Amino acid sequence: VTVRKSRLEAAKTRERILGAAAAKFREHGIAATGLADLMSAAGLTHGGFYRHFDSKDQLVAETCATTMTELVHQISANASVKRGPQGLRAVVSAYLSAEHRDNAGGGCPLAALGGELARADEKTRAAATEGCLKLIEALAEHYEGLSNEEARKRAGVVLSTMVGALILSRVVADPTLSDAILQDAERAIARAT
Amino acid sequence: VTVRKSRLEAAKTRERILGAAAAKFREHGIAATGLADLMSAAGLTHGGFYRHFDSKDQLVAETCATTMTELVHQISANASVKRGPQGLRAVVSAYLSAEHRDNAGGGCPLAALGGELARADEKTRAAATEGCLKLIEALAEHYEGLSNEEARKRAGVVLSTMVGALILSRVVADPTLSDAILQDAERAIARAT
DNA sequence: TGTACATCAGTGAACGCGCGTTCACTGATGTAC
DNA sequence: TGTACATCAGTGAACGCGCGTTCACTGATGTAC
Repeated sequence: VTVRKSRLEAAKTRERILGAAAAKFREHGIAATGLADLMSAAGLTHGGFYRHFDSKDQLVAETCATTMTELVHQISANASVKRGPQGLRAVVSAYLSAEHRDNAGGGCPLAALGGELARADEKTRAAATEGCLKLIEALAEHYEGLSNEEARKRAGVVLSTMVGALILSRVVADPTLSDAILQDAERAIARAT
Repeated sequence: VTVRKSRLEAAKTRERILGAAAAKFREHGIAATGLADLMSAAGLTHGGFYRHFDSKDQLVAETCATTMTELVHQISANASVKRGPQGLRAVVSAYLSAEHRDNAGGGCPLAALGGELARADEKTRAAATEGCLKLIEALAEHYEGLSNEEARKRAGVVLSTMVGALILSRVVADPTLSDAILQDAERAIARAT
């Protein structure tokens, strides 16, 4: 019982696979996510995967690119609504929220997959690198009255603190400590802004 | 050609397996490291593993505990040599060095395995949690003239920034950006100390 | 101290299983005339 | 516009492979007398 889908539907299928990968990779890790899991999450059987992607590595690279771009867009969008310190605080507050911590599948790929991305292939790391650069630029837009260079430096440190705090808050099993890590990081960034 | 080893030698073998695991897990990730790899790195065949550990999960938990303890000791040892802001700067400088970035196998387990530890079993996360608490305390010892609570808050933020910066510096494929992330984080922490 | 026996560290083959990937096949979609 | 044919999205079985784990076996170590 097989039916060839139209090109439009096939393109949607590809997007569904990418979406499932984006969620599963960030939830369970790249190595721990099998293609069969992924495809059934997308409502397909595993054999069809290779009509859309050359390999798991290619899917990883594309997923890294799209999730990083999504994150950049979230931050850029916020930057056009609230400018300056208030805008930065809003971004940081959302990033360091309990909701983000508890929703790794829809959150920051750097925090969810940092270690695995560091060991990933060239294309994946290139996508991650470009995403990092854009993230830093998007954060830097909130610093007014500073040179571009200085703004980017501060933005980089803010990104480091955010990623580190989110990871630690997920590693730690004690909910009180986990909350404290997020709040203390958020306040420290707000104070320095 | 098999030879039963004395209990002393068996204990050394156990340590060798733990040491190999500590290095391989941090280099390649937990999921990506097979027991056969591990055992041959320890100079044994894979079948002997279960004379020393109940399961891979148990090995992971023990490895997490020992590597976290090692990290805490490094920082505590430093704290007893150089106290105060200078001591903290020395710790941060070593942590955020290019050497540490390029030697994941001998470095911080939180940075190398953060994402995987967050998804690990209860015992592993308990070891990681205790390690985090002790790390924060060890860092907090360097803050003079502050309440314990305030010192621990600042130490937690410093830890978040260090872990985040090290991870980002490893993810990023551009060496210039990677170096900048480390240096900017180090300087920001030094400035706030 | 010497002897007989139980223990158990380590070997290497084997277990079932899920992995990424390939393939023959189906039949609606898309194309050429 | 209608017909004939090629394309190709998706299925489901199969591939070799490495995984974590188990097991029968070996023989030096450790123990009991």
